[in-house]
Amino acid sequence: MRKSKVEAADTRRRIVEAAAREFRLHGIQATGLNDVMLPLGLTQGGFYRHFSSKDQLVAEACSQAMTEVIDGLEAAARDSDADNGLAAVVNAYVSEDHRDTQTGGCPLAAMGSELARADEQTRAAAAQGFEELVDVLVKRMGGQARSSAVFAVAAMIGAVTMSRVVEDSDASTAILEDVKQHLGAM
Amino acid sequence: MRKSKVEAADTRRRIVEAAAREFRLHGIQATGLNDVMLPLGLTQGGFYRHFSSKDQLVAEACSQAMTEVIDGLEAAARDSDADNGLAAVVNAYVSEDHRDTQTGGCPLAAMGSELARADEQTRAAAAQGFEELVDVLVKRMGGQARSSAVFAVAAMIGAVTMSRVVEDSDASTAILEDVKQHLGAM
DNA sequence: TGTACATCAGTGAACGCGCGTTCACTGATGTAC
DNA sequence: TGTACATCAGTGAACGCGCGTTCACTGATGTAC
Repeated sequence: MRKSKVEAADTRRRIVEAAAREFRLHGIQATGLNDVMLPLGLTQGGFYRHFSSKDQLVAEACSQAMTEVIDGLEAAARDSDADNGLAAVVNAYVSEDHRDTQTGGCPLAAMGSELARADEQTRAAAAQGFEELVDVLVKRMGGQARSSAVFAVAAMIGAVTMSRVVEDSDASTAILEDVKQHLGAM
Repeated sequence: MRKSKVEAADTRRRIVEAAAREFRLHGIQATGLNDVMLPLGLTQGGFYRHFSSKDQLVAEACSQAMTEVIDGLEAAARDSDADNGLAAVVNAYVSEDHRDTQTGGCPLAAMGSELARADEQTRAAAAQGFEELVDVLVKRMGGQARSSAVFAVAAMIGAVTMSRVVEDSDASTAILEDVKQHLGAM
């Protein structure tokens, strides 16, 4: 039954990626280890060959998810009309697409209130992700103070979170539009 | 064992209030019915004399919590120097006090990502709370468009949520300060 | 107003269920000679 | 290069536990006459 080192490393990577998806989709607490393992064709027993606890997986999955998001936003900025990467980043984050793609979205918006109660490692990963997100904006805000970027990121996270709470489709979209508009005017 | 109608109504009210506190403190999923009932000197069996499910309690507790928050903000505005109720509201919401008082704070910040996955009744209660929060600001923003209030509320919720994620005390406070500053300049 | 009976608030045990974690085991991989 | 053995990735059953919900029961409250 033993797998090669290469296969084992690949298994570990697949577990983290699947967890990053599931946690964002259904939340941390609502996602059991089997929800991650079984779809990968693995059983829960093998989980502990790779991780010492669910908490460890949560921290790594959060980190992984943040990296995906940052990379996606950087790519969106690169693909945009050269001199307004800021608008491209804001529009990519504060969007119906992001709201509806829970699987690949920002963990800070998808599981923010759960992250606030998570263990030290997970909170550290989330906090680092927040700072990186701020940095993405800072790089594209010209001479503006970093505090402007912090403000913008808070509004972006709040907007996506609330757009997912509000069931009514028009009201939900209105939140995104309002926030996008005001961030564009900053 | 039967209690009078008055006592029963009081019990129901106490359950909702205790739940509103516990859900904000530990989250919805992490709070069991016994976490609400036992501290009140009640057993879990009696719960179903008052509610048809945990989901129903969640919806009512969310509604109750939002009412408390709105009332608190209105009071803060009333007690402030007459002509700047807006600053009073923002300062009360985006504050270390709010961040640290999870028990009595805003459910949208305390359990936002869980609310996004809650059932219809709960999401409706949360959405209504959001609109009421926007209205609190609109009343104090002079002629500004409602969209400015929506933007401000998104930033306020995002700021408190993220200030609770970030473990480092200075960084956490910095988020609150940055957002407060920019909302003051709006 | 007093009596007989129905109601129902609250108890406490039990239900099935899924959780995170542990463990004995299997057998292919990796390593030492 | 070939062989003997140790390692360890993954299995699948079991662990204790707490969850939301149900239910038979108790006995004070409420009501009908």
